[in-house]
Amino acid sequence: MVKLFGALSDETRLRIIKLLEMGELCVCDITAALDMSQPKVSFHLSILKEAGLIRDRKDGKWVYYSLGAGDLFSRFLIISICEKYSNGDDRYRLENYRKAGAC
Amino acid sequence: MVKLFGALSDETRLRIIKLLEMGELCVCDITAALDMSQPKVSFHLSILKEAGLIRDRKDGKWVYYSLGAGDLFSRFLIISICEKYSNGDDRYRLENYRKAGAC
DNA sequence: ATATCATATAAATATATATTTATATAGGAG
DNA sequence: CTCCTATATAAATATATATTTATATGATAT
Repeated sequence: MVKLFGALSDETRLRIIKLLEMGELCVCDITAALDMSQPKVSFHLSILKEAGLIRDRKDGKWVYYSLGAGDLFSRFLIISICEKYSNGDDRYRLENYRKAGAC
Repeated sequence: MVKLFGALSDETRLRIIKLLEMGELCVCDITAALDMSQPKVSFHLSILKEAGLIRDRKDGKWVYYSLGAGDLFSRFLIISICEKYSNGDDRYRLENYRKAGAC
C-alpha cells in the first residue's frame, strides 16, 4: 500500500499514467512526450511497474507500456487520476514526435 | 494530487488513519498507540492535515484529530485504506494507555 | 506568578528518492 | 561481424523527506 501510493506521489509518474490513457506506448514515445532523458523515464516506468500499476510487453527492440495491470483498487485509482489530471503539452509533443517519424 | 498520494505513502501515516477509524483521538492517544515520539507524531499529523485528509479540533490543552475532511475522492481513499489495513498492536497499546489513566 | 502538561515548531542529522552521466545489453540493419 | 537504435542499469550526485533533539507556545492547575 505504501509502495502503491509512493508510486503515485510523483508528478512525472502521474503524467506517464495520463499519457498511457491513450493506449500502449513505447519508451521513446513517452520520452518524447515528457521531454525528459531516457534513463529518467525508464526509472519512473520501473517504479510504476513495480507497484503493479502498469505492465510491459517487449517487441523486438521496443518495450511497450500500458495501463490495466493491478487489482480493482489500483484500477480505480488510475481511472480517478486520468479523470482529474490534464496532459498539458505532453500529448502535443507526442504527436509532433510521431509526425517527425517517431522511433 | 501529488501531495495527496505523498501523504498516503508512509507507513506511520497509514497507521494514524487506521487508528482514527475509531473516532476522534488526541495527539497523546496517537503517540501512545504508535509508541513514537510526540514531535514525530505531530509531524505526520501535519502532513495528513495539509493534504486535507484529517482535521483537528482544539479543546483546552488538547488537540483532537479525526477523519472525514476532504472531497469525495479523499474519503474514498480513506475508506479503502481502513478496509485493507490492519491496526497491528496500535489499538491494544491505546487501550492499555487508557486503562493506565491516559493523558 | 510558577509549575506542569499537551502540542507545535525549529535546527541538526539521517535516510530515502530522484536526477544526471556513463555504460551495458540486446535486437535488428547493413 | 560491425554499427546503430531502444532500453535498462549502475555509480555519482542532488534533492526531498523523515527522525531526533532541543525549545517554544499556550492552556490549566497550584
